[in-house]
Amino acid sequence: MKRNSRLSLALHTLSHMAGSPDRVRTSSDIAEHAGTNPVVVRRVLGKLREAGLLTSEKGHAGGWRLAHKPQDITLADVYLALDERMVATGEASEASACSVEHALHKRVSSVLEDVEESLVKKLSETSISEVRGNA
Amino acid sequence: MKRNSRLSLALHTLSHMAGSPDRVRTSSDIAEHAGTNPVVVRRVLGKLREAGLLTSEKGHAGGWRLAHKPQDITLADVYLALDERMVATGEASEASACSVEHALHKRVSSVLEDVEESLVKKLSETSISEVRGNA
DNA sequence: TTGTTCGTAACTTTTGCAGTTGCATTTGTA
DNA sequence: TACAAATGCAACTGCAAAAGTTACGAACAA
Repeated sequence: MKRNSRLSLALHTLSHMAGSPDRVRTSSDIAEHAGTNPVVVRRVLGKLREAGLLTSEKGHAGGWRLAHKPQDITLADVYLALDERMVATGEASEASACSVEHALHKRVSSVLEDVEESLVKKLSETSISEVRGNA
Repeated sequence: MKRNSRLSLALHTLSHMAGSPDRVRTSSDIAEHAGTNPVVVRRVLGKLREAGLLTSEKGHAGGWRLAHKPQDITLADVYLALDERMVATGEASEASACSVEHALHKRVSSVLEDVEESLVKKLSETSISEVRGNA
């Protein structure tokens, strides 16, 4: 795959699941559709399960299912579940000895945090069911 | 260095140059201060030169200098000069055969473009001279 | 009890980027 | 003119993060 692949994979998969929420899908099915590997799928969807967006069941007839109605899952939920911020790094800047560096970092961080917040806000305005509706 | 290192290096360097705009600095000086390598510095600053933010001179007493007054160079100028968008990818999504993927991409791209625009707008509100002023 | 599926760990491959080296070119100075 | 100092650039190495792969255990339904 390419860059931002985890988020792409997650959003793509959930958007599909929104289309027929009762259907159970296996990692293999999903992987095949997404052109990737079942283990990769389990890694990514595992994060979504931790966040309570999906449920998974082992064994025969097991697989993945939405934990809520598609209308109740927004793009922001998916984004936040993966815990990879696109914009703000969430801190950690190893206390530079350089005051200019420090001042710069403070200024830039503040901008990035604002932008991150606005990103999440915008993503939260679309549910995974709406995506499909627009196709 | 770490993540986003090119942008960090560029902003850091220009913020310093804003402090004494007439001083010429060599790649080596800059590299030493930033804890990196002269060639890396030239690679990054070269982009800023292409964008008209810096000038460079070869030979004895050569080096790097701001092309404009520090007040006239904003963080957005630096960001845009490097041509690495943090948020919007600027396109290229290999025309998926999957309509859900397509719809999703359209929706997400639109959000990202908005966010990118707002990022640039916020960065443009601070000049490299102001950064230092806040230290 | 057998087969299917997730859960997870360990390893390999790929990829992007920093870092490095080397050399041509330009330019100021002795 | 000769030399040293600086950028410009190309090619290579090294490294780290992520995807991909393999393997196996655990859970569960038929």
